[in-house]
Amino acid sequence: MAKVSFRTTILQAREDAIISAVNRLLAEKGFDLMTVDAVVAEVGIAKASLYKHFTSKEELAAAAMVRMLQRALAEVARLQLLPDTPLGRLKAIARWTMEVQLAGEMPSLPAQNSSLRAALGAHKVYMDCLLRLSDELGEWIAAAQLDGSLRSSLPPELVLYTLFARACDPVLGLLKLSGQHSDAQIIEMLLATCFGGLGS
Amino acid sequence: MAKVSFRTTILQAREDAIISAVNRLLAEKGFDLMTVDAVVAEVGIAKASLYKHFTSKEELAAAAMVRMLQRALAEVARLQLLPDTPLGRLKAIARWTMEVQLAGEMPSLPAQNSSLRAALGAHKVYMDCLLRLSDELGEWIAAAQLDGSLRSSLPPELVLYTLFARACDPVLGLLKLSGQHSDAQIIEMLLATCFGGLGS
DNA sequence: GTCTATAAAGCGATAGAC
DNA sequence: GTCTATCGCTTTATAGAC
Repeated sequence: MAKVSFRTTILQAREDAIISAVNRLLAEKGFDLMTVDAVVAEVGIAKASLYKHFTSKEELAAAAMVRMLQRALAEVARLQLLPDTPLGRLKAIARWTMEVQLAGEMPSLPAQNSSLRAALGAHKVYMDCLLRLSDELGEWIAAAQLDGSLRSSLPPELVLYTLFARACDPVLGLLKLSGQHSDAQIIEMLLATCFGGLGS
Repeated sequence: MAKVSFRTTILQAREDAIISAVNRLLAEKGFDLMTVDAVVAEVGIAKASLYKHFTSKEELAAAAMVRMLQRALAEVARLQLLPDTPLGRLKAIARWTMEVQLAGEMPSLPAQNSSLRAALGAHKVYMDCLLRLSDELGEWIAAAQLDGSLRSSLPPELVLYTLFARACDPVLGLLKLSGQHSDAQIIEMLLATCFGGLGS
């Protein structure tokens, strides 16, 4: 029993290492340019070994996305406990999302790759996490529209998508590349434009 | 002379057809998933023939981007002639950008592909068009900040990037996929959030 | 300049020994 | 389960005939 448990722990640790490498490579290169060879090179295992844990490249990406969604769900739960308004919570989760992206830890999946989209859509755990996160944020959005702090004329769906899009906003990367602002400044400015708009 | 001119016209037309196919495939699949085989299949020529016109896949993408930038510059010039405020012009060009994207005509280039980035950065005509467009929009931005219709606290750079990002905003595609709004509604809502923000 | 045919390389995935 | 070695396929790019 103890031996099995130890063994399981080792395997779990290896899978975690694989997912971490996938997450980093997805953030750096994206799905199409990430190669399985690069993943195994970073983890230090053979390619055939990796395929004992994950059956395809798509499933690798799904595993990384699941872990990130779980991180997001944990952050949502944490914010839920803090005293704040619904709008304040929405801003906080948007800030968190951009912080993760600026830290180079946000895996980016192309919306166009059809084989990947099909695999993700059929991935039960991924879809479950995604729906749970959407539901949690949906409640905050509804509350914020009810208390008048969020435009009631906008479909909640649009607000949700706009928040999700903060995870892949190219403006973050461009501003960081220009080197004229700190990460904190970039986030505050983008929060201002996201919730307050460009106009005066 | 007439014969040469005719011949030139034919070649020009073929190149136009190639660029149109590239533009469409870039909009549909993106750079990484667009294959040269698909391009030549759509145009109806042999691959070796295509490589007589363009020396690489990257140069194909650059040509498509140049044509789109020239379309944008033409739209800017058109808007310049209409009576409008600087802010109105900025909104108009953002609307035009989203219309092109919704029409499936906006080529999307991944910001992560390094070989493509290098090729674009070294492409004189592309860089010239990009800088000219940035300059034109920069003047509108400066004027709008001066007359108080655009937040003066935001760096003009951020405003420019935010406008460029309308060309690849995933929210458009997601809203269109949901099928609950017309194209015109989607654009008006996204214009509202872009310039007015999510908050009340 | 256009074609057919193919070279050259990269990639996802697997076979089979241990 | 992990490894080495390799398969099978796709893709970019080119050679050479016409």
